[in-house]
Amino acid sequence: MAETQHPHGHSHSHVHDAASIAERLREKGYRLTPQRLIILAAIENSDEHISAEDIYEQVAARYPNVNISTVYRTLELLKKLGMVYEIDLGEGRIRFHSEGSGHHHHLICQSCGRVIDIDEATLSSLRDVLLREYGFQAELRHVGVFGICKKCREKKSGGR
Amino acid sequence: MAETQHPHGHSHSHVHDAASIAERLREKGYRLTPQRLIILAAIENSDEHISAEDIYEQVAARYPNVNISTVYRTLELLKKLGMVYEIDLGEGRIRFHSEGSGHHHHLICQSCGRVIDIDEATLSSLRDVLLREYGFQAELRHVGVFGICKKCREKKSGGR
DNA sequence: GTATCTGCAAATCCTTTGCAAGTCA
DNA sequence: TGACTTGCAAAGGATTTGCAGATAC
Repeated sequence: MAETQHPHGHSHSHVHDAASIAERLREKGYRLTPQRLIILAAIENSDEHISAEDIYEQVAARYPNVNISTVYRTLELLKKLGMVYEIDLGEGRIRFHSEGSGHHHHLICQSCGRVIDIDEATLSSLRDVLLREYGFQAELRHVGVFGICKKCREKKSGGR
Repeated sequence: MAETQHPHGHSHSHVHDAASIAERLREKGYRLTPQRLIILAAIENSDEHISAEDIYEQVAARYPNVNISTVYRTLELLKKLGMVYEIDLGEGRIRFHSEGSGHHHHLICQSCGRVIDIDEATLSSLRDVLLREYGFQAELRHVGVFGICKKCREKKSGGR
């Protein structure tokens, strides 16, 4: 089963082990299937954000008959249970990550497509403001900010 | 579904009139077609963020034979020229807005779908930090931040 | 045993593309 | 006229759905 890797080496490892997953699913009346466990493991083992297609490939390697619709249905369920989160990097497809994957943010250049990782702390004050002023608990685990990167600004070229 | 609250009722004047549009298109070697004018007008006249489908409907009302592919191609062009901008509210479809529409940001509740508008100033310090520390010019005209809204946090219910 | 899940196939939704005909400059 | 644009139709990719058979409990 899933060996959960935590890139930052936090002491509170294994937020979801097999037992807690089972418990969490069961207490809501859901069943524990191998597909669900493998799918969650794929997400947790991925250091990066992972797409439904990526998950499907990983799962299919061990479980040849799975169907991608099962992946989507399971993702829907895990989202609802708060066990996985979405991030949209503007690629026309959604990516997923679990609680355990490192918190960081991305600057996505709309000109050259470059993705720059930035520090978590850069957005932490924003989270505080949103919570204080709007009572809104922002999901800032993985945020994409669009714009123009330094290099492209220096080029300052354009057009056709 | 998505309940949209819009505190600001600004009616912005048109930054791009027919003459400046024509100029801007021509200087890049593009032609001025009625479709392009109507599409841009639809975006500018929309107080809200407007989807390609919305634009298509508006255009089709006056220009019955337009095809939605023309809308997409024109949007691509106007984006390249910096005359319209995209915003992704996580609906599985992209919305568009022009320079003229008010700058503001959205808190999108992942639980109930509510969209809460927040003030531009809330993110202005973030823009400064990103520019100063990363040389990154963030496109923060219209930003969507995902999370859980106050009401849903109070309910604290879940699943199924 | 039976309600929940899954695989399969087909459908849906949004967006893109090839191509021949139409149009702006 | 001739390059740029469009309409049309068809393709494309991501995600969803109906349904009958399989499975967890």
